[in-house]
Amino acid sequence: MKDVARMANVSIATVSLVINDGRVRDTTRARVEDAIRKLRYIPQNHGRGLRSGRSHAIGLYVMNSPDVDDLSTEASDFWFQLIRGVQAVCQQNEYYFSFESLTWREPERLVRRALSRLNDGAIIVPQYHRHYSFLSELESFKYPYVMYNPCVPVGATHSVFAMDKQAQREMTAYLIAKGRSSIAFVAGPPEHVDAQNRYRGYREAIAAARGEALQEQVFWSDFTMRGGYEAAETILDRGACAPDAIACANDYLAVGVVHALRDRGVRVPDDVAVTGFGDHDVGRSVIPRLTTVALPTWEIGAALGSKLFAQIRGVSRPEPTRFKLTLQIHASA
Amino acid sequence: MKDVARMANVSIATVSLVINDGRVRDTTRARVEDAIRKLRYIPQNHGRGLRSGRSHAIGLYVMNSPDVDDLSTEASDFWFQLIRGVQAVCQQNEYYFSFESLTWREPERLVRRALSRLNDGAIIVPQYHRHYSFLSELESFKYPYVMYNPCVPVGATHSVFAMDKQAQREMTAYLIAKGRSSIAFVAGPPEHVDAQNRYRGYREAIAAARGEALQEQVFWSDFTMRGGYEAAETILDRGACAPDAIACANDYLAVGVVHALRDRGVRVPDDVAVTGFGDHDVGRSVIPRLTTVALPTWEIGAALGSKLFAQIRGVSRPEPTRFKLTLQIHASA
DNA sequence: CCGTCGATACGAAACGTTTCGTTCATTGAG
DNA sequence: CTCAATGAACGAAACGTTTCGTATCGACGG
Repeated sequence: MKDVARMANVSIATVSLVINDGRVRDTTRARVEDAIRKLRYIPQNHGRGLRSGRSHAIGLYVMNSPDVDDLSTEASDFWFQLIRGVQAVCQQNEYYFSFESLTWREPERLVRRALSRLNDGAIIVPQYHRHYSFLSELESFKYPYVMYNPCVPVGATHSVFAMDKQAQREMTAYLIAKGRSSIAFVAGPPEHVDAQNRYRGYREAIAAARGEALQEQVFWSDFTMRGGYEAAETILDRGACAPDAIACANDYLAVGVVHALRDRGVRVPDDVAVTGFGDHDVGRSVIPRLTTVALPTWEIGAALGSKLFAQIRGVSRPEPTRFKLTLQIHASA
Repeated sequence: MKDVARMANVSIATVSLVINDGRVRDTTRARVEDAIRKLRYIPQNHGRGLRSGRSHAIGLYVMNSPDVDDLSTEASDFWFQLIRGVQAVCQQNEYYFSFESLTWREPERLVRRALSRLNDGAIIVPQYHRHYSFLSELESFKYPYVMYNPCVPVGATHSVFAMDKQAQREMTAYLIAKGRSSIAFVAGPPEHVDAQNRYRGYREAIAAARGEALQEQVFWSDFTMRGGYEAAETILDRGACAPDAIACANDYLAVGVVHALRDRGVRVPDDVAVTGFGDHDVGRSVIPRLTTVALPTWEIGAALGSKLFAQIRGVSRPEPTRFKLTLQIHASA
């Protein structure tokens, strides 16, 4: 920067003005820009950050499984689309983007990242119901953050919701309306935030239709195809009261269920209807194509980003952001 | 930091030593650590970076489509696993990780990021054959970088290969060995690096078997299910010389092909065998399950990371890293 | 008892920016 | 012609670390 200043016969203060679109006479600006080009000068990130207190970066943090960092199992679709959505907003705002997943043993890592000013803000995606006490620390430093489907109370300024519960309720109601009279539900991991929300939706729908003598039948599993396959086997092996519909908390589960049914010679959807959740690629390739709930993952990512930037800019309004999800009716139910 | 020093009755230099595991007497260290805890002191990233010249972060850059930033189409599996692999290595090395995708209009963005010391090194994933002249700029600054399946000559220190060509050759040979006598190939976008490599493998296998009167039949497409579906329709509509096998450069394509064949009443694999590439989730859910090539994406990400860290540490050896890919024979071929 | 050496701790200088307050020159109104 | 106001550029301080060279102290061998 000093070199640029010297070559252009100005002070470094002026160089700074040029870089940051300050008020500079056109002729001077031209001279400086010329020098910048000739010397291949590129502003140093750390100098800027140190002085300005901003890093021009935000982070996406996934609060992961209780035990292991198991993100990689089977939800690439979701995560990658989410990332892309956030990233798009970052690009617009000329911000950098970083991604990290934490196990619940180390939530304070997030606080460290935040308070070391590595990022100007954080997007937090909780996966499991665990201790989120560290949030109060962020709050006390007025650190900007937003949370996706928060499982603890955080202000409207900080939260983006997808209406999983309502969608699963609608899906279940749809099955009932189609005349299915015994509907099982294959849920994800018991402590998983999304699994719980979806389960609640199923439950509400069943309860609302109790007049029709519907029974709640829940099978907790994980979010994998294998999990779905095994759950379906369990369901079939119970013998007596076999269901005529199986709703799943996730497309992967649903695909597993479809496979299990096929292997047992059960016809889908004639004998048993199957529904998924998420509208992931995996459900598009199975036959019959999966009836599912579309999750606008990219848009959710973008919303999280926008909301965070609003906070960073200090123009945030306490409006909750909610995504209404829509059913995607295809062949499997 | 000043406050910590004052509270512990030491100089800030000593505090720095404590933080960075320097030589400090145990009693002093204890006092300082106490003060750090009490004051909730967290080292500021920008100060460190400015002084030390390191950012403790690396970046993953995808050199994207010629025109648009189209990563989001249908390869979440690949990208996310790659990210996870890189990330795992970062975690081990206490490095941060950032992810960005660039269109070919702005390769200099990468150079800017690099030379602004935002990252200590870059992992570059080229997607299309375009101008990579900016690499020389990185080289001239001795900036650490590694490239996945480089489509331009870069030293062994900088490259990690997956042996796509060889794998596709083997897969094609497998089809021939199974008695298939007319094998079509549905490739990806013509300028796509992976599509080209896989196409070359197919081509070599066909050429090697020319004695058996095999003909090359290539159909360029994109990497989507829809693309595969349409390609299959084209192939069937040609009438006369219908192939008895269709190899695809990608699982998504292959799934599309399977669907198209099914819709036309063609049996897989009895009438036509179908193979994919990548071993993505999408190929596991289709029936018959896809015969494909396993791509150890996570491991590739990890290798890229390790190799980059070796460079950053200055202990890099000019050994090329190559991943041999293995066929996953399932039901579709 | 003296000189040397190792172990600790310190002071101060740098790293590369941004920004505040100030100076200087130019313009326009009275 | 003078004075105030406006615009452009500058100087210097500050941001929070790390690191180099130096100082202090106790121990140890001669």
